[in-house]
Amino acid sequence: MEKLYTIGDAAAELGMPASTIRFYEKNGLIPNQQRSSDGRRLFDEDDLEWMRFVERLKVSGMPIKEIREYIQLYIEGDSTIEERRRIVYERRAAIDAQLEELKLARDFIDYKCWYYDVARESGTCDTPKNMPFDELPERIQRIKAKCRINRY
Amino acid sequence: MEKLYTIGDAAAELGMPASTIRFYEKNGLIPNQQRSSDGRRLFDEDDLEWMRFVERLKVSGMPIKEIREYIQLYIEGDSTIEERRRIVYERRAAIDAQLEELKLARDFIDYKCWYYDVARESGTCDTPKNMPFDELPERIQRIKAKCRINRY
DNA sequence: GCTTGACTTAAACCATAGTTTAAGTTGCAG
DNA sequence: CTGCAACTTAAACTATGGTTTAAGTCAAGC
Repeated sequence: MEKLYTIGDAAAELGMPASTIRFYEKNGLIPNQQRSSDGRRLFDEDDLEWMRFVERLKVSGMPIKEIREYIQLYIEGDSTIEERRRIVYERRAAIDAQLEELKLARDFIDYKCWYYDVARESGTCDTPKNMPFDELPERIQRIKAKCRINRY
Repeated sequence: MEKLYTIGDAAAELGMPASTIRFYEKNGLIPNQQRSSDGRRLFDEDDLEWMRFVERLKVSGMPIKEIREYIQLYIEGDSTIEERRRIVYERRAAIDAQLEELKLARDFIDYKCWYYDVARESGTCDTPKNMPFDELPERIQRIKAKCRINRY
């Protein structure tokens, strides 16, 4: 009925090496891992979904240790709802902060892209560097103002 | 005329310890660092702006080694415009990819926030877990569809 | 004249997140 | 029978991005 995956299948599905999956399991990032009769790890859709969740947490900058703590709470069941709720709310706030930072970085780099476009066309960085503010494209004006770019 | 900062001032201005600034300089992340007659580092607005740029690159996940390479090219002058342009374009693409990933993570965690709100109110995770798809708030329906959330 | 804040080098140390290696064992498929 | 892919443990190793320490020197301000 339910399709089962070997560690190799799961690795392919998730786009990570099998060694990483073993590492995760050893470090308590995968709850209730099933094994076949001869001891091989078996993954069902729930496991994959769980690991995608773990990937999200990792992407958001949550250290493995904290992910493990969350999983411990998950295993303890409904009595830990309050605490898990706090953790996911905190994590969302952390992601929002990261998004802000990353968007700012994007603007900054975006400006540099424009800068080198202009520099390439004219052959020198002096052109974008010395361009008067009111001759800049509006988008670039906005970025320079927001990112406190004054010189370069 | 131009205000100069000691390493302590610069550290305060940038919100990082002085030891980190020395580490950066030693690793070639600050071009043309001036020194006072007695050998102390001096920072002008250009240096601070440059370091803010370096911070953006770091936020975007660029390793120190590559930042140093970029700076080498910068020092070489206008002959490296083409190569620097390539680097910032690549970096922008990397940031865009990261933003996509992070937004996906945010949606996922956002779903979990809703999940634990519902779980808390009813006292059990079974409530959000077993809620029929068409009874979910539209926002949550969208997230579940997008993030391939089927079970939890 | 002492304290403060700067400076030096080199090496040690830390945490994080894995990867690799060694030296096997096991079971299925061809 | 052979080979492949899985499994085990424990430890070593890698890379990144710093921080800390040692053992000083140096100049300015109070």
